[in-house]
Amino acid sequence: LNEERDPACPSEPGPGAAQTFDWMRVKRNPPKTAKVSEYGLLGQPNAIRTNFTTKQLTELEKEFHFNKYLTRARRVEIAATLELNETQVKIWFQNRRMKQKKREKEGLAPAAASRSAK
Amino acid sequence: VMILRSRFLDARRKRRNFSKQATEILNEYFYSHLSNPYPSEEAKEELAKKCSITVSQVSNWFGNKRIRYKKNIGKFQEEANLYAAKTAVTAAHAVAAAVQNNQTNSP
DNA sequence: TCAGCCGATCAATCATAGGC
DNA sequence: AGCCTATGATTGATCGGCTG
Repeated sequence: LNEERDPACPSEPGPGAAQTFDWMRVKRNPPKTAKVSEYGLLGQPNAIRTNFTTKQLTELEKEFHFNKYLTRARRVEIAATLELNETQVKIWFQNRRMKQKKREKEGLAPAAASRSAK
Repeated sequence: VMILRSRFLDARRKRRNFSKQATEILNEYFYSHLSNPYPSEEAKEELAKKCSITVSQVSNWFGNKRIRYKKNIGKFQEEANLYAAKTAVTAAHAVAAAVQNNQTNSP
């Protein structure tokens, strides 16, 4: 598992000579969670992270345990019930599945570790 | 908006800092790969093993490190130089060994 | 051709740990 | 104790690639 690291010391970089690489300039577009409501029709795209309420999370969690995947119809239904767009519900399920997978993985690793460490 | 922080059951509460040794290993990797501090899954597993933490924790560490580093590069300058010097010594040994090996074997 | 999914990551935030 | 900064974890949402 050898690894090729950075130039390290090409010639003689002064103490404060850290470059600015591309990854440091990465900027993501703000959320396009458009939400038309309140304040007349000044419904500008919510350029901020939505904070789900406990009620919404509880319902989403309940639905998830019933079905890991959503059908279009179910998604529309849930979105309407919870006052969220379909995209938010879709994304929530996607993130939830990833979270589930991560848990299962972390839940088995310790077991395997204890078995091999015995 | 009521601060409904009903998230009492948050694992975040019992946070534990990593050992100084683990942080040392992670920083060493980070600064020696500053041009692209994105360890592969395999590299993460290796780091996790060396640091005695989980792969997820390694991912979290790099995620936080990258964001916080670019947020204020100046604040990490001292740390960057510290590890840069540290890895330079290691690199010097590696180069010396390579040269030694190169003179012995000629491909 | 294209919307949904996956995997990784981002970015903001939370809550605690540590230093003074 | 009171405060402020450092840091690990969480999570709604984005990015790029793959696929049915």
